[in-house]
Amino acid sequence: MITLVKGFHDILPDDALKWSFITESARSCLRKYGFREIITPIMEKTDLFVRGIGQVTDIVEKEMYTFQDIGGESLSLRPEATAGILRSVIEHSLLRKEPILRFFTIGPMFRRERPSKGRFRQFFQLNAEVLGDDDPFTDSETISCACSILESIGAIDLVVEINSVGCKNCRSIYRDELRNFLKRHYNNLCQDCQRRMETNPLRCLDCKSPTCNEVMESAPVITDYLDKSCQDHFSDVRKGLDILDINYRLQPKMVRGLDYYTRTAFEIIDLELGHSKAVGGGGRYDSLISELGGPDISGIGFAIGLERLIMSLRDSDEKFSRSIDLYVAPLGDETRQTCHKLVKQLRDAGFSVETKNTLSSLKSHMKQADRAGAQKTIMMGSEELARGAVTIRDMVTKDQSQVSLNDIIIFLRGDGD
RNA sequence: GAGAGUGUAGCUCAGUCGGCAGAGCACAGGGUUGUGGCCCCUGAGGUCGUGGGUUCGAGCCCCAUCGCUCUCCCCA
Repeated sequence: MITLVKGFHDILPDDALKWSFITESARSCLRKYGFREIITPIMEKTDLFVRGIGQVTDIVEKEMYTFQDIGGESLSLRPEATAGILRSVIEHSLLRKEPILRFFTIGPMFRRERPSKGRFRQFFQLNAEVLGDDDPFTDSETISCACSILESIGAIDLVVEINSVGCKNCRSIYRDELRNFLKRHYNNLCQDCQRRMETNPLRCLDCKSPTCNEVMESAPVITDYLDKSCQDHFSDVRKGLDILDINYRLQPKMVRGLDYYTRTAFEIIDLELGHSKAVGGGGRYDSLISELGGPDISGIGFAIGLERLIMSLRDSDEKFSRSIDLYVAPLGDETRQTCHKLVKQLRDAGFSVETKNTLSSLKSHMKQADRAGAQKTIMMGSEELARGAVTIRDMVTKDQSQVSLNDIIIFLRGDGD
C-alpha cells in the first residue's frame, strides 16, 4: 500500500463539508470588507521567500520544501502567501491601476515542520492583505475583519494579542539595546539564542527555554524604544480597536515568525480552543513591497489556519450532514431505461439526484436513499411503468404520491420551495 | 532535534497464565415477494505493522526495525 507523505493529510468528504462551510463563510465575510480573491501558484522562485521572509528565519533556514528544477533554478513550495501575492501585484503593476488594494487568497502552504495535532506540513491558510494604506484605522479594521471571519464560523471567545515592533529605525536602535542586554546574559542563554543573538536577537524574546525565559523577564521591550510616529501609530491602532469593541491585550514581547513585519503585529487567540493557541496572526509590513521591487508603500495582512478551525466544528451539526434532493429507485430490469433518462432530466432541472444503477431490492434502494440524505425518493416498478407514472415518497413525512411522468418536475417544484 | 505512548477486521478497541482470532459500530443478505432510520437473525471481512529469536506451541515473552499519535519546540 502506498501511503500519505508524512505531515500531509486528506480531507475526506465529511470534513470537506466543514471545509466549504469555513471557506464560504470567510469569503462572504471578506467581501463585506471589500477584499477580492487572488489565486497565485503554490510554487515560486526560492529567492522570493528568502528576500521576503528573511534569510535567518526558521522557515527559510530549515522548513522550506526547496528543490532544483531540471533547468537548474531553485524553486520552493510556498511556506506562506504574502510573498506570492506581492510578487503578483508588483509583476502585473496592479498598484498603478488603483492606489489601494485589498486581496485575499485561500490555499495550501508547505512547511517541513514536525507534525502535531492540527499542525501539518501541507496546511491550508486564508490570507488577506491591504496594500497602499498605512492609516492606523486600516490596522484596526483589518484586525476586526479577521475576528469577524472567526466569529462567522462560530468562535465566541476571541482575544487579540497586539504589539508594535516599530519601524526600521526604532527597531535597529532597539535591536542594539537588546543585543547588549543579551551579551550581558550570554551564559544563561540556550544555544539557539546564543546564535540568534547575533543573527536575529528579536527571536530570543519568545524562546520557550525556561532559563531564557527568566532572562527575558528583565529584557528591554520594544515599545519603550518606539519613535514618535510609531508611538502615535500604535496608539491610534489601539484607539481604533477600542472604537470597534475588540477585545485585545498588549503583548510587548510578541514577535512574529517572519522578519518583514513592522509596527503593528498581532495574533488572534481562541480561548475556547484552549492551550492559548493562535488561530490567526498577522501584521504590518512597511518595506516588504519595495524590497520585492514594488513601490515604496506599506501593507498589512493576516493569515488564518484552517485545519484547527475544522477541528473545532462539531460533527453533529446539521450543516455538515450529507443531503441531496432526490433518490431514484428503479425496481426491476424493465424500468431501468426510463429511470436512467429520468435521472438526467431531474438533474437538468436543477435537482441533486442519486440513484443506483445496479439492479437491487427496494429495501436496499431505501437504505441508500436514507444514507445519502435524500429529501424524496422516486420509485418506479412495473406497475408505475405501465401507467407512465412514479411513486414519490417524502422521506421525512413518509407521504407517498402517484405522479405522472410528465408532471414530476411540476410536482417537485410546487411541493418544495 | 528530545521525551512518552501505541500498532489486532473498514472504524473504535478487548484479548486473562503462552494453548482454535474476538466484540461493538459500519457493510451485505434475510425477517417484510415493493418501502429507509429502531429491533431480531445470518453472512462476509485478519500477513495480529515488519523481520528474526525462544518454545511442542507466540497476538502475548526476547531482540531488531518501521509506521503512527501525543508532549516539548515552532507556528497559523
